[in-house]
Amino acid sequence: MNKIRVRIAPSPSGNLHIGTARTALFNYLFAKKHNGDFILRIEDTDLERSNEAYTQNIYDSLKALGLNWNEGPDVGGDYGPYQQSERFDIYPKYAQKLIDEGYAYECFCTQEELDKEKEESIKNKKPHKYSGKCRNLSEEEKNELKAKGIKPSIRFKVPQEGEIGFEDLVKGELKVNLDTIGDFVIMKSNGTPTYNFAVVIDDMEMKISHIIRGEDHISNTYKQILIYKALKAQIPKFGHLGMILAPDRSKLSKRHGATAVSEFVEKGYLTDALINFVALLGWSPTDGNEIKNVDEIAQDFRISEVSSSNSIFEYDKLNWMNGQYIKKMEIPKLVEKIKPFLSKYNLSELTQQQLEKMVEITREPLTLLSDITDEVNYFFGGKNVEIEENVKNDVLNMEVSQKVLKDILDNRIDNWHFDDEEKLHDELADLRTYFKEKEGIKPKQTMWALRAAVTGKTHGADLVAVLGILGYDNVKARIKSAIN
RNA sequence: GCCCCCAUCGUCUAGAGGCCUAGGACAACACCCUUUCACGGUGUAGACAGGGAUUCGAAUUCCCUUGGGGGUACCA
Repeated sequence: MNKIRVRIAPSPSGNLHIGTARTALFNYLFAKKHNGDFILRIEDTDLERSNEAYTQNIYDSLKALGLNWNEGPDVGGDYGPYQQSERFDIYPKYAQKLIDEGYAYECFCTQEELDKEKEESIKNKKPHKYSGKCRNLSEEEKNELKAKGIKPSIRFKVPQEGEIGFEDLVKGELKVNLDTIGDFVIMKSNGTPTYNFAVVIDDMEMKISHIIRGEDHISNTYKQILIYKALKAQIPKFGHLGMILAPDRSKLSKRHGATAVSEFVEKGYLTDALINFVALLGWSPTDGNEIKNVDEIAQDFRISEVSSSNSIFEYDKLNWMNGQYIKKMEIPKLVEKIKPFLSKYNLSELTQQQLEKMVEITREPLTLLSDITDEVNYFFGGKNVEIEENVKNDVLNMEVSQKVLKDILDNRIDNWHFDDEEKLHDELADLRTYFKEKEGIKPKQTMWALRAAVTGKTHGADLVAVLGILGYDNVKARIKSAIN
């Protein structure tokens, strides 16, 4: 059996879209599962909309998601070039071959004529497709048109009888009547290939065995199979995935929030969580455990079991999943990911060790990495801390709070072990019991006072750990200034 | 208009004729845990779009309707 070869062929007219990422993922999973190759081809035929920066973004995003390719523009391979703009010279000869063998013909219709034709058929409520007007032009007529300076396009001659179909990897048998497909252009009059022609030639030359893509390509597939047949090339297997829709069931677009993988990253999503979440749109694990990395998913992946319906992209579960990944990620790694969201602070105030500890104790409630920004302000600023307005009134100024803080400052803090969590933990417990027994102050209240003075907030990370990171000097100073 | 695809809780899904009184996850709600916020745990509520047909029996097969999506370019 020939080796399985799949590809992802994005066009660099924008940053890598989350939908493209999912298509890439399913291709990657399929290749991985069957020990095949995953190929990246950049379809930059549309030179006006293509942009070098987008190509880079596609590379970066795919890599960040862990979707590494075996062949591509940057890494090369045996079937290059992998950038479509460098392949322009190979299409005309195939087009000529199709003309010579009677599968295609030159078309001299102008845009205006075409528009008019279409208008007519809409008016008559007929399905609109190209009339085939130039199908049977004589040599004489063609030469005459050429002499007028009209540059022809090349159209594929679609047989108008019977049907064309194929066995779709995810949807099963798909077919359509040939008379619904008009003769379509394969080479534009400017000499460049159209999408449907270029993909076929490229996939054929790159020996792509399976094409997995969105279902918006189903109608293209029929045309492409026609070309494969005319070329007497081996037809790859096709699989069409349902689309990802926005919550309002429309196409996912900027107005619904992030669409590019890099935008999600900027918002504080982890690529591991993103790819895991997106895999769940259409695929589900047999063992019920939804948190899985790409390799684990590949083991359990069967293309035929992928759902064939569209799915809606809802943030709730993605957010939850992102939180799960934040909770289980190794601390040093997490710290690196989180640093960009700490840019407003002077990180050199803390040692690497303190930074790691800080992340470790504050990661729990995070759903986005960016949530940490407002969570950790009190770790910075040394002896000074910003006290939230309501905290000052509702907590610090209370008589009991003042009593607690004074006691800490006068009788306890000098004996506290800031570098020994266990001891400090017990010392805080002593503090609570003392005030509970002596003054009838609720343990909760006691801790509130301390926390408010030290962090300026009423809630936050484990207090013992917070005190440990801040250290004796800072804590003492903060308590002192909290006392009226 | 024409062609094609799809249809289970709000969302993602399990379900390949009897294992279904339809299972799980997220979200919601309640309770428990707790020095705060959380995390976590336990539980509650919540769906087979509608109508026919086939069958002893249908979420599962077939047909129609409805709804949603896609395509209909010398864009990709």
